[in-house]
Amino acid sequence: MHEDRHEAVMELAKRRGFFWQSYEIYGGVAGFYDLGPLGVRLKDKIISLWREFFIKKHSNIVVEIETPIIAPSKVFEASGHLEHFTDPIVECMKCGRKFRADHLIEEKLGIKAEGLSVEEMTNIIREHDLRCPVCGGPLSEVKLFNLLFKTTIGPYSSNIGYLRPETAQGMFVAFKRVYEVSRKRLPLGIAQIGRVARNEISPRQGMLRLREFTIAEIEFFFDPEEPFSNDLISELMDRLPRRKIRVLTVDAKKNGEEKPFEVDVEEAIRDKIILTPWLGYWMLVAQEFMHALGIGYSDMYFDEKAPEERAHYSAQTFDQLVHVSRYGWIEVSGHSYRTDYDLSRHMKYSGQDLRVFKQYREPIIVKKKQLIWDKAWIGRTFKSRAKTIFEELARLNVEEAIKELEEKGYIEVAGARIPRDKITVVEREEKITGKRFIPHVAEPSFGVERILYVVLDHAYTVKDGRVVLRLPRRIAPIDVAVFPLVKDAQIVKLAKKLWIELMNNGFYTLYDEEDSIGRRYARIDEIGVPAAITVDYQSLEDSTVTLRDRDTWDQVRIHIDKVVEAVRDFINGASLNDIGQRYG
RNA sequence: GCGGCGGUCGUCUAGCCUGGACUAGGACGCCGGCCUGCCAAGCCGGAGAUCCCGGGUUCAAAUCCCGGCCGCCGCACCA
Repeated sequence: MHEDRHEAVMELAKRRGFFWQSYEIYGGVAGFYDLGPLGVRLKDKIISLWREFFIKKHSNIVVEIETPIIAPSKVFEASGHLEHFTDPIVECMKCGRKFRADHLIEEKLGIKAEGLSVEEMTNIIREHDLRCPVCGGPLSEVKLFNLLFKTTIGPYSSNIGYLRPETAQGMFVAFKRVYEVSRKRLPLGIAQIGRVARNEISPRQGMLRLREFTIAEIEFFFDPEEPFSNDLISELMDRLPRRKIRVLTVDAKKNGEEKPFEVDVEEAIRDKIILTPWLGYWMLVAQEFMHALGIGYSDMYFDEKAPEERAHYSAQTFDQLVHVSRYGWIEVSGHSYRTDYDLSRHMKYSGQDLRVFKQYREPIIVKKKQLIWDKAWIGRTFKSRAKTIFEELARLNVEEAIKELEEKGYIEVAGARIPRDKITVVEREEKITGKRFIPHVAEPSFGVERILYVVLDHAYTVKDGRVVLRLPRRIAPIDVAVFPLVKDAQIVKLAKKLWIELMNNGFYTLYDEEDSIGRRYARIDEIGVPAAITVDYQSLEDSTVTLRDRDTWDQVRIHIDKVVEAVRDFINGASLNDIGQRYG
């Protein structure tokens, strides 16, 4: 057998065609994996289940979009990724250690190095003969390292584009339009499932750290003044079987705690353990989602990231960790409170107003004092300076101006004195029907390939020396196999008929007549086919076939006219007994 | 990127230290045929490996040396 389950899973994945390293015939490239026939199906079913949990069941508040993988550099300037992913690095030529060049210069020489160019930093290092702080060896030139993949858009080399490192920016950039087509409602979740690329320095750990992978995430926009969106969250929570999650908070870690503890999400929100309600709600959904994929509640928890561990946009982040055989606890999803960071940045960089308008139930009437100045007089008196004076007047704080007027008898702006009699103070009623604000964002974000690996790791079991992949029935790459017990012409004919019928009814099927029946069962157990239909001699007499359960190896007889219904019920979770009673 | 270990049929591996009888062996899997009345049975036949890539040493390299690529582990990095 294999040394550990990880090895067994990787071997199985390669041998049966779930996934393998890309570009094998050229020696392979680290951080890239191909998905094989079974892998594609499994991934597709995982994504379908994600859609069901996060989109379908929330179709009143979540919509899905698709945006490009390549974005112009402006987008990542705005998002902060260009700035935050470009680290100036120097390498010790003797011991090979790498250091942040700007940090090293500031630390050792006390010179502010932030924002300096690569050449400037290299010069400073050369001038001061800065050496490796560990071994004293000479340092290389300063190089920039950015995890964004760079490309050009069109034939002009100056038109730089980047491959997105997260799908999120697509939702932020398109927010205004999606909000519009969603009839301007908050809360609004914008979901996207798509490929992203991160130029990792040294990816390892198989499927767990890829340079190109699939993210499924939601940017969930809400009104920060109504973080509970009235009672919507509690209504949604009522549908969930569990209110509790296991968490390990930063505070608990500071107190030396290493084990997660259980909290009621609503209480955690009230106690400010979770900073904003929607973040907590989506964590609960994430927990149910992973549970549906076959992960036990005790095999997962949420780990709060310390400020220095968080992304630049995040006010709070919880990683959803799942336990796997070799690597221990690994992250399958991240839950970040992104506040209004992204929309604010895109407002600034694009010049577009990305705020939403909130109408008050009742308009608010405010009495407001206003200054009216004699434009004709100012124009005549100050001529060319008048324009500046008008601008300055418009900018004045009304209350302060009135005070100045009363105390001095004039207002001085832009070096010009405007006397009392040229200014009128009026009081007006203003009707305020609502206000504009930037929505806040809670983001649940999943790494699909990681989930795929985690699911395989948890499904892998050995029964009587045989591998049985106990995938949840709904996500198995192949739903049902059809076997003739022996290669008898009549039995084969009937089996093939049933096989075609199942295929025509929307199932992923497999037909096999080679080798002994036991070996065929073993072959499908290994790839997790949940149901097997076997046609035998009795089938020819009484028109029944057997339905075999992958996990128990038990069988029931069902009528051949009911095979499609029986398999459908079985895939949807019915027990073998019920199937036997219903369709026997 | 550094250090350690490794890379041989589809998969897992033997051989490598001690170079030559290796036409690279085995198991499982795969393909064809036979057999088979329900859980990896058996029989017959077959295909499948430029021994990761490149260079060097040698009369001779899977085997020794150098470089590269890839993998695993540790360090560093990890929005």
